Parts: sequence; C-alpha cells; structure tokens
Amino acid sequence: MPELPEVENLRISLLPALVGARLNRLVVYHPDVLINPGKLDPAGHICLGIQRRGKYLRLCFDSDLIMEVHLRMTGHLLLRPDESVLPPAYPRSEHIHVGCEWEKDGSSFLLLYQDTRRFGRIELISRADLDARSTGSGNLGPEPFADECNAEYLCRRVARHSRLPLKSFLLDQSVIAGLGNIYVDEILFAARLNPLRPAAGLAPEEAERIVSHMRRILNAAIAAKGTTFRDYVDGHNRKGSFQEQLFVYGRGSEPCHICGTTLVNARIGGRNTVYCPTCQSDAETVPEPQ
DNA sequence: AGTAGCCCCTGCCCGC
DNA sequence: TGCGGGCAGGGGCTAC
Ligand SMILES: [Zn+2]
Repeated sequence: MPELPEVENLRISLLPALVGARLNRLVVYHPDVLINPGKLDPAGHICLGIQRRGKYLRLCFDSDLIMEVHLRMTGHLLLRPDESVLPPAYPRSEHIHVGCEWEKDGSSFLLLYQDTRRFGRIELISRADLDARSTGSGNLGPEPFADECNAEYLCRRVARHSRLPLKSFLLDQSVIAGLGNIYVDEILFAARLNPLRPAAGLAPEEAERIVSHMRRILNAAIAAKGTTFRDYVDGHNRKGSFQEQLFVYGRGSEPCHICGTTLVNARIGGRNTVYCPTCQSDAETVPEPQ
C-alpha cells in the first residue's frame, strides 16, 4: 500500500525521466480511472517538475496544468524506456488503465498506470482549480516534516474528537497528510501508545513521541526505498526493503520483537491493526470493549 | 460537525 | 482439484 515513503520514492524515481520531457499522447484504456475524462488534454505539454502532497503525486506541466495521481491500494506508475508507442489495447490481465507517450532529448518512452484493483485515480486539473479545492487533496493536514506538524498541533487537533481511536485520528489525512495503515501501526508501536485509546486527552509528552517516531520511521522507510509488503514498486519496477524493518504490521499472532508477547490483531475503523498488548499497554486510557 | 458504515475491485489464501 | 467465502484497504460518499 503506497503511503508517504512509497509515493516519495516513486516521485524521486520518475524525476530524471519526466522532468523536461514532453507528453505527446495520453491514452485512457479504462475511463473509470480518469476523473473528468476529456476535460483537459496534457498532449504537447512539458513536465516541469513532480511534487508530492500526502499520498498524492502531482506531475506539473507548463501552462499550470497538473496531473494528480493517487495510487490507493495497488496503483503503479511504470516507465517503459524501451517502448515508444502505446498499443490500441493491453491484455486485461495486465491491468494497465492509462498510458502516456513521452519524448525527451530526441528519444521516446512510455509511462503506464497499472492498477490491479483499480482503486486509484488520475485527474487532470489546473493549478487554480487545485488551489481552490477544499475536499480530498485540497483538505490535507500538514506534511509530517513540516514545522507546524508538532506536538502542540496534535494536542490542539485531538480536541475535536471525543471518542475517535488514536489510530483512526492518525489515519485521517486532514490531520497529517501521508500516513497509512502500515506506518501508523509502526509509529504507535514505537511510541508505545495503544491504537484503541481515544485520541482526545493525548498528553504533550505522548504527542512528542508520536512526532519524533513518525519522522524517524518515515525517514528510515524513505531511505529503504519504501515498503514492499505485497506489490509496491517504483517507476523502474524496483521494490523497497523497509518490510524487513517492520515491528508489528503484518505480524499479528507472532511474538513482539521487544518483549516476546504475542502481537494482537484488532479491527479499528474497519482496518486491521496489530499491536503489542504489553509494550502498548497504556491500558488505563483504553475503553473496555462493549 | 464528528463518526460509523458501506462501497469500490481483484487476487490470494484457506477450508471443505 | 475445484470452488466459495473471507480478506486486504484509502478515500468518497451517505446517513445519523
Ligand atoms: Zn512487546
């Protein structure tokens, strides 16, 4: 599942090929993937840079045109440096839903959007429309590394949530942009905070632990080129290695690496959650299950 | 306004 | 070996 470290690694992997390249042709093989199909055409525009905001990737073209991509669960952007022409169709089993033909320095290549479950979305939008948006990618909290994403902010922000579990609070993209199921579980384990406890009442010292461990873990994951738990790969089809450093995600019923206690699976906000009942036993603040 | 629940979609894994 | 059901889950949406 691509979260901030994976999207950031994808961004870096695409930069050398795309920046300065001209998009010659866009082909949509599955219309559901493209939001507002046909509204804007990127053909003929030059990619000037690639930005990331939370889990959104933005290819920024001249004329303030932006292609915003969200990979959701199984989306991929894949470079095909040795191909130059998009076929009329791809075999259904390849799950390629959008393709782009590019040209740079006299050579041509392809960029493909591949998404098995087809949850991901691509949108062509003007910078002005994007800036005016107040939902979705226009309603994101601060980036984890931004100065304003600090303990004081979190303590203030939790006040709006009377009984939301701490885990659900951190998954809310309007609180912090870019955290997903894997990294929230890892952050709460490192911070020794129980994912079930209410977000409200977070102590300043606990918020400090969240912020510091969040930044440490995200930096380590970016350095490891992301987590390939199932099928994440970057633009060159390369896997990450942070899955080798996970303490809890995907390890339910296995022993805790710190204390040996059997890790517990729980369902929080519809998402599977793994935590250590010993290391994360700030239990006096966790409500009893009904 | 915050919160819960449903939906999307396919591949994989498990049990029979 | 085949098949059905459960599961994975980010975010958009509706309903309370
Ligand atoms: Zn433990």
